[in-house]
Amino acid sequence: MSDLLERLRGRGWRMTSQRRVVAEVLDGEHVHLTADEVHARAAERLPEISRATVYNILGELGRLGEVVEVSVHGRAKRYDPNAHHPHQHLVCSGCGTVRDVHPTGDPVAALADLPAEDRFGFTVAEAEVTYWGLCPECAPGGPAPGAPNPPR
Amino acid sequence: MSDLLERLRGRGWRMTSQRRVVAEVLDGEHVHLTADEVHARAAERLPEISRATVYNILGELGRLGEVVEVSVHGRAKRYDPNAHHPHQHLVCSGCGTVRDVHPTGDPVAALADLPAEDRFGFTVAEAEVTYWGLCPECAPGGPAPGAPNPPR
DNA sequence: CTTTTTGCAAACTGTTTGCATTGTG
DNA sequence: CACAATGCAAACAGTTTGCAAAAAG
Repeated sequence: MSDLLERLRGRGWRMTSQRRVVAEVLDGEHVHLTADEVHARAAERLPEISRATVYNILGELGRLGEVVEVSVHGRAKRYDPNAHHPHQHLVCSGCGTVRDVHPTGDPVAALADLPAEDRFGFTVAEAEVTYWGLCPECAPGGPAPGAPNPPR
Repeated sequence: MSDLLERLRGRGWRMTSQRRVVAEVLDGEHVHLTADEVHARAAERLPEISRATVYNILGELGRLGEVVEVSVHGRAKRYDPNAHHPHQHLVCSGCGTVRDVHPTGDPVAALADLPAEDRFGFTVAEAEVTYWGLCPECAPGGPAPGAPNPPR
């Protein structure tokens, strides 16, 4: 399961304790963490790690294509370590939680159907599909008694 | 074409000069402006309008469902006045330009195919589809001589 | 005349950057 | 040992907010 470290090593990524810890945090969790959450979890194991370093590492992993940055409106970005399996995101408008869902069709294929002139001359690299809704906790009448979850 | 003002009036929206100007700016342009660009264009006609007011008005129009906020990664949000015709976005990774494209299929329908348990109990309200690529100006070997456009 | 909306400036969040220090290869 | 990565603090962008003054209905 932990092939992230392997892949990074294989790419000749210079390894440091902070890079290892961040990679482990991403790899061990199946959720979509914000930079701050990654920092908090990393700091449990390596207390002196700085927020800036976590941002640097996450940015680099993004550039390497090892994590996907998920922008949730005005909220903090979330980092998705599941970059090697194509999938889509289901985002809760209430609390910002992100879950993976798996494609029922290929969205990029849908774009291929578009007449060239309707693409405004763009070279299209990828399609991002996000479903918006409410998770069970935030749904009115959901598991929580009464009001929606506080957005976090 | 300018039915935005009409609709807002019809909803009993309290009209002020700044609200009118912002609505006119959005309505007259077919592009996707950032808050700052809206402010700049609004200030041409109404020099004393403040940035905060523009933000307030845009936020309110969003809540009213009259404009759609388009989050472009780490960039400033863009505001899409074309909220009443379902469409998707084509975003240039180079310069952030946004263009509308029109659905080849119904993305929400694709979600309906998903088994309930794969939706994690979410109530799904809408699907957002974004295509990422490079516009002609930013494409290598494109119209511009040499390098990609400066991201703006 | 009451209630909303504005403008200003200051607060705020999330993120990036400059630079001396540290640590890896 | 050279050079890249870190930590810190400060800068930064975009956006939101508190409050007194102005304007709408």
